[in-house]
Amino acid sequence: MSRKEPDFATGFLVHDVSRLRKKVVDHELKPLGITRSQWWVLVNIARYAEDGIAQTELARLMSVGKVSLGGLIDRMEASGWLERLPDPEDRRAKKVVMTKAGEKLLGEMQGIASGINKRIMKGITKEQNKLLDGILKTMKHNLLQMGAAEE
Amino acid sequence: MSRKEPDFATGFLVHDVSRLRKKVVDHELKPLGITRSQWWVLVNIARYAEDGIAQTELARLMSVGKVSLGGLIDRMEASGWLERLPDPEDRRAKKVVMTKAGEKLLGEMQGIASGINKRIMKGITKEQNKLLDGILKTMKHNLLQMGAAEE
DNA sequence: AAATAATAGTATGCATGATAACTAAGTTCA
DNA sequence: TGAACTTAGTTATCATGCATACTATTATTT
Repeated sequence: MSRKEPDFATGFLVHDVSRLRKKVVDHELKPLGITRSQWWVLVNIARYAEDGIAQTELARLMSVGKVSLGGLIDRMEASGWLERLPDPEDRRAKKVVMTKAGEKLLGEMQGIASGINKRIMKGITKEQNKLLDGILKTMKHNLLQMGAAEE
Repeated sequence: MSRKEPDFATGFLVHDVSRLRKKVVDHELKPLGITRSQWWVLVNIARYAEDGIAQTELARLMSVGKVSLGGLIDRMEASGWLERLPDPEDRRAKKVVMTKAGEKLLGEMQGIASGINKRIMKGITKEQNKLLDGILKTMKHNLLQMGAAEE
C-alpha cells in the first residue's frame, strides 16, 4: 500500500487533463478562429435548439453560468457564428441562433475534432472509454448534487 | 449502436467535471482563504521542495506555464502562505519556500480535502477509481506528447 | 390595479491559465 | 574575451468561468 498518491489525486488528474486538452484543442482549432468552449456552444445549440434558444435555458442545459455563456456569445456573435434575435414572446429574452457560417464551421470541425480525440485517447480501449464516461458522469452528478448547480 | 454521444463527448465530460469540481472545492475552501489551484501549489512544494524551489522548475513539475505559476505565487505571497527568497547561486532565480502559516494551512486542509473528495467520489469503488486514474494518466501522457508541454 | 416575486440579460471585478514580448543574468563557443 | 544563445522571471493582453449587483421585464399575490 503506497502512501505516495493522496486520495484526492484523481481530482487534480482531472484538472490536468482538462487544462492540457483545452490547450491542445485550442491550438489545433486556432486556424479556424474558434476555441474549444465556443465549439461546445455550437454543438449544444445544434443538439437542443434547431430554431433558437434563450441564453438562460442554454446555460442551464450546459451547466454553465449565464454570465459565462453571455461572454461566450458576445465573442461568437462578433465572429459571426451566432446571432441574438429578439424573442417576440418575451421582451426580456433573446433567441440565440446559429448563422450559416456557424453551421458550416460546425460541419468542418467534426473531422478535425475526431482526429484530435483519437490521438488523445490513444491506447485506451472502447470498453475503457465507456467505463471512463460512466465514472465521470457519476462524478458530475455528485458535483451537481453538492451545489455546483446553484446560480 | 446509439449515435447520440459523439466520440469527443469524453473530453467535454472531463471539462465539466473539472470545472464543477473547481467551483465546489473553491466554495468549500473559501473560509480558509485559499483556492484549489493555490492548494495544489502547496502540495507540490511540500512534495518536491523541502527547502525551496525555483519557479520555473516548479512550473515544469506541475506541467503549468511559468506565467500562470508566477501569478499564483503573487497571490499566495500576498496571503502569506509562501515567500520568494533570492537564490544566492543564481541572481536571476528566486527560491519559493512555504511559510510556517503555509505549512499549518496545508496540514489543516488534509482532512477537509479528504471529506470533499469522498463526496465527489460517492458510488465509485476503489477498483473503479484506480482504473479511472490509470486512464486519465494515459490521456495526460498523450496530451503532453501532443505538444501540451511546450512553453 | 398595485405591490411583490421571479426571471432574462448585462456590467463589473476577480482568479486562473494561455501567449508574446521583454529584461536581466548565466552559459557556450568561436 | 566577446558575441551569440539560453534561461529565470516579469509585464501585458486575452479567453474562460465565477460571484455579486443591477435593469428591465413578466408573473403572482393581495
